[in-house]
Amino acid sequence: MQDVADRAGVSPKTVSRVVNNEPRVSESTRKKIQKVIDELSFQPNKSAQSLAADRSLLIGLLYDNPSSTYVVDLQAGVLGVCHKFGYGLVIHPCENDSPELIQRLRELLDSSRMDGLILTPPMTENQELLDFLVSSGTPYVLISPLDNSQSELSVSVDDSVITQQAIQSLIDFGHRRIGFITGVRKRSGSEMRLLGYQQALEKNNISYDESLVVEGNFTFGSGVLAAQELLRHENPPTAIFASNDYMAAGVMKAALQLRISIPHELSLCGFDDTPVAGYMSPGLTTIRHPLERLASHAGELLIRQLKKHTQPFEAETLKSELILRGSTGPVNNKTD
Amino acid sequence: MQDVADRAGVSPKTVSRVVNNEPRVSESTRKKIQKVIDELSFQPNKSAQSLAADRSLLIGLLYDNPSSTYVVDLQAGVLGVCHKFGYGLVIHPCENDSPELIQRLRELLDSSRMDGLILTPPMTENQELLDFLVSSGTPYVLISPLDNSQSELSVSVDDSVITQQAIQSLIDFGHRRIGFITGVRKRSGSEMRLLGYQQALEKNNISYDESLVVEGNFTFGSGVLAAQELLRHENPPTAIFASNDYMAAGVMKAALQLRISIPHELSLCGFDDTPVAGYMSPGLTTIRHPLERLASHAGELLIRQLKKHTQPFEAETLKSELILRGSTGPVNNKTD
DNA sequence: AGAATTCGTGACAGCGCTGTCATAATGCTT
DNA sequence: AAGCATTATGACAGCGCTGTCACGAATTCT
Repeated sequence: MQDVADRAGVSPKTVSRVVNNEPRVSESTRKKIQKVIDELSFQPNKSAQSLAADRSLLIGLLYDNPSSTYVVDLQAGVLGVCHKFGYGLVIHPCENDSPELIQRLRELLDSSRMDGLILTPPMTENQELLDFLVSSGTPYVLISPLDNSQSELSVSVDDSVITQQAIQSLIDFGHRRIGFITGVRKRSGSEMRLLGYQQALEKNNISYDESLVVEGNFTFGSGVLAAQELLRHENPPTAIFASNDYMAAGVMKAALQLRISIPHELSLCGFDDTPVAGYMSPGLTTIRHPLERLASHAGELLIRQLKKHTQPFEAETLKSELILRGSTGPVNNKTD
Repeated sequence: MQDVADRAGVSPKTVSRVVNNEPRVSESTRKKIQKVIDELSFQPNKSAQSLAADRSLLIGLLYDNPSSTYVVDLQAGVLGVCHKFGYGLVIHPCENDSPELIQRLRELLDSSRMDGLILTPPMTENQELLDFLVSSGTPYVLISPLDNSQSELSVSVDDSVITQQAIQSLIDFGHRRIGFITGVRKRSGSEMRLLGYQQALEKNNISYDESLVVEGNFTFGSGVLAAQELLRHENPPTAIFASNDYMAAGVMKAALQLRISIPHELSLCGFDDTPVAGYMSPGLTTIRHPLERLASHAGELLIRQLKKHTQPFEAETLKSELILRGSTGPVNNKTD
């Protein structure tokens, strides 16, 4: 940095100002310094920056999600903005239910001194955790929290809207009795998805039949069980919406066991568009989320909170997308 | 640290020695200092350590793998050792084929100043990359390289051994004509798997029929194509080994299309034990790797290279495991 | 026009630790 | 017992940057 300063004929402090794009630097000197920086491809020393400014230039990403694609997509999104703003990413897989969660996090914060955190469900609902963060003064941003009233602090897509759309597509295929397998009920997404289901029914004047709604827990096994319950119903549904792909895979297995053909006798719709969805036979109609962009928004939101000198950030609206594959089709079309 | 030093009645430097477990500290003072450290739960400031000692305490993990489970398992393994040794992890998804790979990595090294790297296939075979690392003096460790002659620098499991075992299990079921779908041929694992296949045949005096070996590229689609080729063979195999689960899923799809029942008419074995394997119907017989431990070994190997004061590390031998599920069974058992 | 403010810049200290070297204390040799 | 090697510890500087404050110049205000 001294070197840059010398070549530009200014003091190191002024170079520092340019690097951190602080205000109070005249355009001319800023340009001059920037030129020298580019020429020398000068990279400020992160450790020194951290030490002097007492901030780690690190943000943490907390997740507890069994779906590795989900995790990897999130990471990709956050990594992108981190790189853009010169931050580092500390990934932290954790167990939301573990009593040691807070302790672990405290250790992590002590050792890595992250400047802020990004939380994903189910941590977004962990009040104890949130309280801890507030009390320790750690800034954070939530991805898809149940309560996104504090929109300053969270980014999310509306699961209810896209679910409604998916159910509508089933209805358009002629289905009237549509089974619904929920996720873990207290999780943010779960309730919104159920809501979308109900809204779609209402819009089409189909009465809500509680016996067609079965609780699952996002696992393959719970999908199998839920499907068995639904398919042995005295008046079984002609279509099933599962609140994630793994449970949908479970439904597929159950259907196979019961010799029910998909999509001829039963239409099936999943949620998340994991790779599994494409690999199943038939391919699974499902919903794809803009996870990576969601994560990058969260990252940007967080970093802008942390940096002092940044332009405001206008977020684009993010939408999920219905992916139609072979597992859904017209009702009652028994070609079997 | 000053605080610790005061309470222990020593100089900061001596505390530093204990923290970095340098030699030349008497047992008694070491204990005394350690006690104070524990009492105050003192955590050295990473930035200051980095700055003063000119090392970042960061290691990088480079991967270019479409399987997110693979990636997440690796991360978990490396994170474990990182935590153990007080290192941070920088994850870096990259594209091995990209011409900018080196440039990107150079930027990353410039900005994050990682002390060492862990490379995974296919980067392990990227000579240009390795040369760059050597020339830039960056220590690295390879996971599952094609050429693991420099065992100091790599950790791996022997794919040929476990493949041989899997093929043997098919042979034990009575299969004699076993189709083999390779991965991308130049990738390390691919060749070893094929070798295991050949060894198993040889051991059982089954002649090697080249027309039963079809090249795939690790994708679902290539699995479908390869399976179609094999199943339309004039003398089709009664079992197929696919070099990963995604291709196995492709085989399953192709079989379904051709109305060939698994496992009754065709046994199918995958490789990697991705979640898909469990979610398919029937469940996919496959091979599980000790990926996480492989990664943690790699991390430990790397970190011990970096630290000056560590005990030598005696690695346990790691073995893959054959997971038997419903997709393999006795030959020719047409219950259809 | 003079006072009050804002702007652009630099001097300087110090963030919390570790490398280097000096020094004192101990053990070992002959 | 004197001399030498080794061990245990501390003093000190400085890693590369940024926060604070000071100061003159430019601008705005009354």
